[in-house]
Amino acid sequence: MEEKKRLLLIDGNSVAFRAFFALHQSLERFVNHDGLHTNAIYGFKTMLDNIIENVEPTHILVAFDAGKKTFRNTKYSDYKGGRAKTPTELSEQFPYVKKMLEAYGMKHYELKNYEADDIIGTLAYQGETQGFETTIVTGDRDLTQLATKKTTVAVTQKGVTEVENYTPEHVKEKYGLTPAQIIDMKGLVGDSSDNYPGVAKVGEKTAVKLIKQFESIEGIYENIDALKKSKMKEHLVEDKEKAFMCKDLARIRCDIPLKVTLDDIEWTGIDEKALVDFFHEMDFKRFLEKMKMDDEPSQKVIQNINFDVLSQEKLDQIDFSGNKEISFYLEMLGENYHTAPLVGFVLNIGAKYYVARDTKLLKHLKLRKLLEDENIAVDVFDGKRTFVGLDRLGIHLTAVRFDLLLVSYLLDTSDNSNDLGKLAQLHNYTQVLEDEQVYGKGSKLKIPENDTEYYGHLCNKARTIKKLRNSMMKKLSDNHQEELYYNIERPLSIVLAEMEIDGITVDTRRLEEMGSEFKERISEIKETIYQEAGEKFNLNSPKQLGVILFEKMKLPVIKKTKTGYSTAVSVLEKLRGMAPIIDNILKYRQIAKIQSTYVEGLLKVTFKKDSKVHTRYTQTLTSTGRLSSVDPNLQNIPIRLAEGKKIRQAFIPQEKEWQIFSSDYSQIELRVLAHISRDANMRAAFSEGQDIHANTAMNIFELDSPTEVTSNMRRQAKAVNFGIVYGISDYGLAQNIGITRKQAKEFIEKYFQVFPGVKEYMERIVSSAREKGYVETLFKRRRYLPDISSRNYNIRSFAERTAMNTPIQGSAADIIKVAMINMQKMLKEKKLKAKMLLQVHDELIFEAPNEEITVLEKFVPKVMDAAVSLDIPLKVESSYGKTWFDAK
DNA sequence: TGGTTCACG
DNA sequence: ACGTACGTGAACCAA
Repeated sequence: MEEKKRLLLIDGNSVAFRAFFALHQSLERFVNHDGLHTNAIYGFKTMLDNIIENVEPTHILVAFDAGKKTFRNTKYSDYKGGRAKTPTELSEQFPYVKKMLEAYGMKHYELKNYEADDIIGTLAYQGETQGFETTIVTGDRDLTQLATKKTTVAVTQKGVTEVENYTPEHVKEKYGLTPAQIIDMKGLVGDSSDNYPGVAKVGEKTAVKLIKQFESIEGIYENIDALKKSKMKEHLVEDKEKAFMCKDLARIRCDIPLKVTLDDIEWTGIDEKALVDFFHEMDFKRFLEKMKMDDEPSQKVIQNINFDVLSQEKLDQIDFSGNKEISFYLEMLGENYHTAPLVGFVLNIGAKYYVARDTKLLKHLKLRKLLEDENIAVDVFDGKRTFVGLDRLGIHLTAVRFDLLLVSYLLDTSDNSNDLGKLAQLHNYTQVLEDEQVYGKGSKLKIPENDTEYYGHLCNKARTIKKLRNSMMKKLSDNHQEELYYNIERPLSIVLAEMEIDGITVDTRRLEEMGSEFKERISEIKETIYQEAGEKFNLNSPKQLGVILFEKMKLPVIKKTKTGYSTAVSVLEKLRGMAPIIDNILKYRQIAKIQSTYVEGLLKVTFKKDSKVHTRYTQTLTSTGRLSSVDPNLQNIPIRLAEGKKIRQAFIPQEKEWQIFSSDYSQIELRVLAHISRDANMRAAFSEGQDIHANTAMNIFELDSPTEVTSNMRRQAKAVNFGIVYGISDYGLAQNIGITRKQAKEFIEKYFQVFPGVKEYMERIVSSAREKGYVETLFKRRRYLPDISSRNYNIRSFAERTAMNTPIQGSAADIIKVAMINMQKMLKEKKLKAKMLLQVHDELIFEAPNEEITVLEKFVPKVMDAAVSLDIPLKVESSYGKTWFDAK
């Protein structure tokens, strides 16, 4: 995708004048410690910040007038004659305006004999031919003559921050003329501030009428004889020479000899330090504070809430009936809500806040009823967490209405903090602290003993939930994301909670067996490596390993990292055969990984009481809409290599005679791509049930029949397909399948040639992302991509690939989420014993009694298939066995 | 705490 | 010429 270049040209004198007079009434308030007036500087600065934010320029130049006399004076000696002298309060500020521009990293320029306008005109013209989008900022309407399709003239309004944008359309609206005709108008009307006369008695109205009729001054005089006899005609004839001269004076030059080029004025960003120094010099304390504030937010002032501390006795007396909505927050000390101590709760009903440390009180019938009644709407922060926490008390949270955490994530998947205080801030609500500020972190994590502090914080949380509900639900509806919330994410949070509570059984004896076997092999390999290296060292340290390989053994350095030599697999593979140690290191790494992460790691998190692992799915983390899994991560259990795959033998059903059943979507992301890109070729391949990678191979290698596809071709084609989904680059593809960049580039070109619909999609989604600032999935999940207009190539390219990938990966995530909700519903309706236990992005894993297997084989694919109706069929494959390993 | 490596889709 | 594949989590080292 081509880089977008945005040129910003500022009429320095004109903006400074505007700024000076806009703040003229408070002139004496803007004086620094040296007695320098600073109002124009201040105004100029405000304008700059504003325009930078709006335009995001890649190139900037601020043009100034060089002096009083210009070439226009040789044409007309009275040009700009009789002007009042620039007030010294203003002229003394010019050197500082320029100094400020330098701190901003912006070039400024002036040229003897020419006005700022001519510099701007010339650069704007050059920008036009080089594909820039140009914005011109000025206080002078005459510059609107420069407006074109790609050049906008922003004329400052009363203040300096407000501008009126003149596009050719807007010029037409405003004057009824094209930008080029502005000078014809000036020629007829003249300009009192520049002190040139035009044609006597002709004002704007008459001028516009004439130009509309005859197109230009030239046109008027060519047809002057046809005009009816009138006073106006007489004046026209009389002032003909003046008209032409004034037009020439008004015409901004676009071809003057400049010593700067567009390349010279690329903007490299603000010099923070210089700017801070400059603000100190100017006594701009507010700006300094603001710059500091960006680093460390100031302490907030939080209003107190009156609360009642609940007890068994009090509860007996309180009457909660008649309430239809509550805000509720259950506090647990620690992230893992399966195990974290339940340390308190807060309940908001109407204007009342109730708190307690003793969560057993929640079992009191009056409180239980509030949480379990399907007619009482419960507003919460993190419904899944709350559901699991309450489940531990034997309470079944039933009617979650507003889930602040979930809604915040849906509004913008980048807002993936899970702290209530942080998220509240993002939504402009500041009356609550972050948990870390109240509870501390790490080893210091604890609930305050002080009741006022602790209960106050709990109440603030409940109040935050209540206060933010309306505005956030409004935003959700503005984004058309209600369905996503009500039909997908909110019900899913409960489905996930149930899966997490169920957990999956781990055969710890099997794991331990494997562990001791791996241990032995690890120490054997270790010994061999030490012998080959000639010394003992820490094999787990890439740094020490690097020294051995690249310094002691003098192996060639393939790749470097920030901190030293890279010893990653891709590097070691290239060194294979050069020394036997390499193979051993690779083997060591492989086994050590399995041992530490999967054998030992898994044993550590297996619950003693039920011999199960209870993962937590993070529903509000990924920027694409996928789930992730922690504590333990059950979405990255080994499968690709035989050794690691054995780990799956340790995942077993909870009953002896049960089975592990698994169904997965086949190539769901490519199918989603075929659907959203509507590429005919790709859709046909799927509709006909072809092997998509082989089909791609046939296409890009120009084969006539599937029999000609070799396994290597298919492998390469598969990599191309993956690359496409990731937002392809020749470099990445080359890296992945070990071909040259040139070859990779040819593959990609060929691919786009045979799948033109895909190419169009890629272009469309990137330009739409640039226009809207975000991309969406099939179910309107939204990801903002502010970097899509970055001036940094790497950052921008990354955003572009993200724009291509997110709708694909995210829509696939949407689809399986729908399937999970329907699946859980079906299991309940059919009263099956089978449990849905895991989700691994495109696959669902169940445990079930033998006799239910045939039911699952029939219905799971059916439900998954029916989750969404695309232009092309989805495909689901199932399998089962005694362990997860055998369900393949 | 950040960097590196490696497990998965 | 630029220098990357998209999305994750956990273990480990080094500071």
